[in-house]
Amino acid sequence: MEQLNELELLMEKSFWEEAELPAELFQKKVVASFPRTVLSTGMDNRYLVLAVNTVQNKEGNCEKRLVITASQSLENKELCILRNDWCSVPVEPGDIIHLEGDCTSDTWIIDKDFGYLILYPDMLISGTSIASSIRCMRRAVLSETFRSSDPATRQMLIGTVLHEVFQKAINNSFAPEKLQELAFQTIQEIRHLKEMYRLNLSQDEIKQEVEDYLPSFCKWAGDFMHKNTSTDFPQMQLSLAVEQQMDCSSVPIVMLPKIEEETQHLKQTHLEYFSLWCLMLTLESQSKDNKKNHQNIWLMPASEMEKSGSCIGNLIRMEHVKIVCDGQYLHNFQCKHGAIPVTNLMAGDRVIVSGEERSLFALSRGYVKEINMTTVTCLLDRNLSVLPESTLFRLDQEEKNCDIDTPLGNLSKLMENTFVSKKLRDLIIDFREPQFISYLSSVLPHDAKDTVACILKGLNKPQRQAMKKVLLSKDYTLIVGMPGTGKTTTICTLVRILYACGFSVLLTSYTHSAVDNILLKLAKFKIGFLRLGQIQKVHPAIQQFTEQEICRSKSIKSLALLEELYNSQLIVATTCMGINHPIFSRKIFDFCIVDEASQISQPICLGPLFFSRRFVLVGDHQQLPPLVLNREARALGMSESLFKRLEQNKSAVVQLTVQYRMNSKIMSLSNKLTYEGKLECGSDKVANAVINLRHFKDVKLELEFYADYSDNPWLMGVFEPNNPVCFLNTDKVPAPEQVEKGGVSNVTEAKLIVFLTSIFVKAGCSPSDIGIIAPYRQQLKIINDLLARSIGMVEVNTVDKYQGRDKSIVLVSFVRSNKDGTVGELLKDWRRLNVAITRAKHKLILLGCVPSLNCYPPLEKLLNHLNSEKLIIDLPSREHESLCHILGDFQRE
DNA sequence: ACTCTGCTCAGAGGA
Repeated sequence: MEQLNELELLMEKSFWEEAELPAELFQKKVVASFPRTVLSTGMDNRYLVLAVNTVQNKEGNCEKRLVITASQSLENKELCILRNDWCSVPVEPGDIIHLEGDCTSDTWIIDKDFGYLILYPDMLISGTSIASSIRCMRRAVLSETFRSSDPATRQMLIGTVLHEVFQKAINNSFAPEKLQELAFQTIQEIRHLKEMYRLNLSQDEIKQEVEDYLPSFCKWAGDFMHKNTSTDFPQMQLSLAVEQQMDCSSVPIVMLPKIEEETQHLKQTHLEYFSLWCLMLTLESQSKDNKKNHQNIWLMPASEMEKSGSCIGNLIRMEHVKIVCDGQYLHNFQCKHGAIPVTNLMAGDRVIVSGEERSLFALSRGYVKEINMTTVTCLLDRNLSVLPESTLFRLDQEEKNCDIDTPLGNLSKLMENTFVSKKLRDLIIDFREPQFISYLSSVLPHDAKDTVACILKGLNKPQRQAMKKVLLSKDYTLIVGMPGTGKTTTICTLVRILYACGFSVLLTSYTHSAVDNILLKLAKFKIGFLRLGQIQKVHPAIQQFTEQEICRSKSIKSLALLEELYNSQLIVATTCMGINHPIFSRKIFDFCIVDEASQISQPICLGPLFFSRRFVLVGDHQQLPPLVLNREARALGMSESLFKRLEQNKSAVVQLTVQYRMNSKIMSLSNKLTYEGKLECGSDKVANAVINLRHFKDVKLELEFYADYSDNPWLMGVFEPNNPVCFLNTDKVPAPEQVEKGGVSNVTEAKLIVFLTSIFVKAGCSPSDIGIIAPYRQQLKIINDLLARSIGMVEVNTVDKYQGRDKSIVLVSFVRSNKDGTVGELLKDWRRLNVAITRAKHKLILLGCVPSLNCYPPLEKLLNHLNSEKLIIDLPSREHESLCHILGDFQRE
């Protein structure tokens, strides 16, 4: 009762004080720091701190009194009293806390004898970071931020190996012979061999040094194991040198000379580039972080999480655990109640395995190797067969690590005082004019001339120019690959030529699939290459060339064999994020080729460039730029790719203008909208190609019967093979959009699209030749649901996803249609529109509401052109309804 | 106002 009064008193007091603080500010802090925290009581309690008061209690000691709540409405307040050392916890209003201990009459008492308070319970920080912050808070933060700045050393490798041997010995034996054996085993593991390669250390050296420590392991085991030694431990002296906390965030004066010294090789422009990108990357990672909700994995039961599709619960382990090697265990799981539920989990996804029981949280992590209706096969880093067979497991998709580490690492590397970084700074930040040599004869080895000439024969003129420019370059070349101009073939040919000349090549791209597309072509020419990266992400036909597969098949256990593998290859291929591989610490390539370069953000694109003398960026800045979520970062210029930035140096640019995809009518749209007439067809065959519909005559007859085909200009506009382009205006139908939380959609457009698709299929078009494109995911969902009833196999995807690919027939649903002139972001980008209209080879059908779309400048330009060509046709009122009947009639036959 | 792909991890030692 006394406590209750105290609470009331405190609340009264503190709330009046609190009221003077702007409530908005408090709310902002809560939303910004803890966007997804669901307040609750019980085992996983999460309290919001409303007020903090430091008071003297009756004994004259200091205590902190927190007014806290676990209810979302912020009513039902409780009191938490922190005594003794707990008083120093820097808890503030707006913080989230977890409490352990007793709560009586809505009051928690946490003191030296009982209870715990955990500040920010859903934030994960490593033990190392905490420990290092004791000496210097700034250092701890910086080394968390710039993770790659701490280079690997011999001492670290020895330390890691010794730790591992020690851990193995704990489960095994500390007998000298056994330790010897374990040590020998450990230094043969591929990951340690890779580290030795990175550090240029010999296996014997490492073995010798590791062995020197083994006797002390024996001694330790003799002294401390299997004895009751609780009182025998030597007294350890703890001495802490704690850096004085600074009042302000600025740098201490004593540091200034050091900073000056470390940055004297940098110009002002370099420092500005560095801080701008740091800022943009930080903003962007905050936007990404806000979308994550990692705490669900420990706060939400599997049955709840399953609904999101990123979790599978109630799993039991089947059969034996197959030991692939140390640290890789193949597990089979099945659902206790039968089939695997509907899930987003796919082969290659990273997962965390926990027990359904809370005490078995995060037992192991690894990859999904295979998933089907009944079984999930996972490659895990721990062997779970030590647990009882009846253990129920859950599988959670690991939250994607929104990678700020790699770009920040690359950015700081760009600032280093090395030859490579200086050259890149000159070229990239200061726009130094790229240099070229004058004569091919000085780069072409004599014996390669015939081979190169022969390869060049198969190319068109701009492609040959591109090859020549690359060979002559001393710094970089930019290849603009307009839609359908055969970028992949061009890169493949370039690699063949460089290979023939004896140059070493690093081949990278943004996505795994783009890397593999080039390699699939390359494989036909018997060019040896090494594909780096997770084997599960690699195309099956390429997997035999991955490091993991080669090491397995050749059972590589010595450094000499590994070095042989790394040195025998001229071509190394990986994604531009996969540059942490040890091979890059020892090798310098003659050329680095970056595919999809216009879609990669600058600090990511930089990564592979550090390891080559010259580079080639291939892309098209008239297509989609790197995606940036954060509005502020976007406004600061974060979506400018390196390709776009360097494109102003025209002397380095070659344009591939001859395209083999679109017929001339389709091509002309993009020529009008973006390329100013530069695009041309590769041949008459390409220019005149039209769709071939085997059963078109029959379908036409039926349409004549049900819908007066020849009196219906819009049907002819859509279906006649000789009309490759057609815009259907839905204004009169009408077809209004729906705006929901999940995105924008348009059911009427979806129905029309599905009708048209089914007629094309009926007329003999293979569903895999048809592509349906919409700017919004929500629209894809609706179209997919409608299609599922009739035709599968038709690929429905966003504009962004269709970049780089094509289909014979493409139907585009523009979705936006409203009277109030509301305009979305997506269609404002003319590059997105350019991609959408350049995917079709033979037939392009555009569907949308003309008056609404005219509010978007890029679309207005396109529509004006289409209008002048008489390619816009109005759909009659309520047409989608009559079409449904027609479709019904068709299907009844 | 809704578009997207990458990536072990934490702590191995030194100061």
